[in-house]
Amino acid sequence: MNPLRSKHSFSVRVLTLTSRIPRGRVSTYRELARAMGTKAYRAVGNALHANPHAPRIPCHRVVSADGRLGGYGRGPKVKAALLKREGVVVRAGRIMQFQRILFCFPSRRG
DNA sequence: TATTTGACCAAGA
DNA sequence: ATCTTGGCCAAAT
Repeated sequence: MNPLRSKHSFSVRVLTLTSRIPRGRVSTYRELARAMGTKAYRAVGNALHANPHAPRIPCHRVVSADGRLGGYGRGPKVKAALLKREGVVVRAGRIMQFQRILFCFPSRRG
């Protein structure tokens, strides 16, 4: 199935896309929204907040559009630790080498 | 049905 | 650089 444009609920599309972010990379709330063809940045954050229940979904890899860490249900310390475990360095609340490790979703087809 | 609430964002001051 | 403001939109009230 394709989470872009699909008839799934908004939150399922968000979670599906999030699950595709590779280890050691990050994406952003804005990028997820863009991949789905919407500007619902805040709703993307809400969907991730409501659904961290699935350890299957690496929601710690979704950060703010400006390279800041962004939110996390269990706190920014935990989010930073999970990222560090994958080789992503967070210093002073910012993702190091942000542009370099930023993962963007293919815009059309796959 | 209407209002409120956010793990957001961009532009101003 | 930090803070405020207005805008965004799905979900939960």
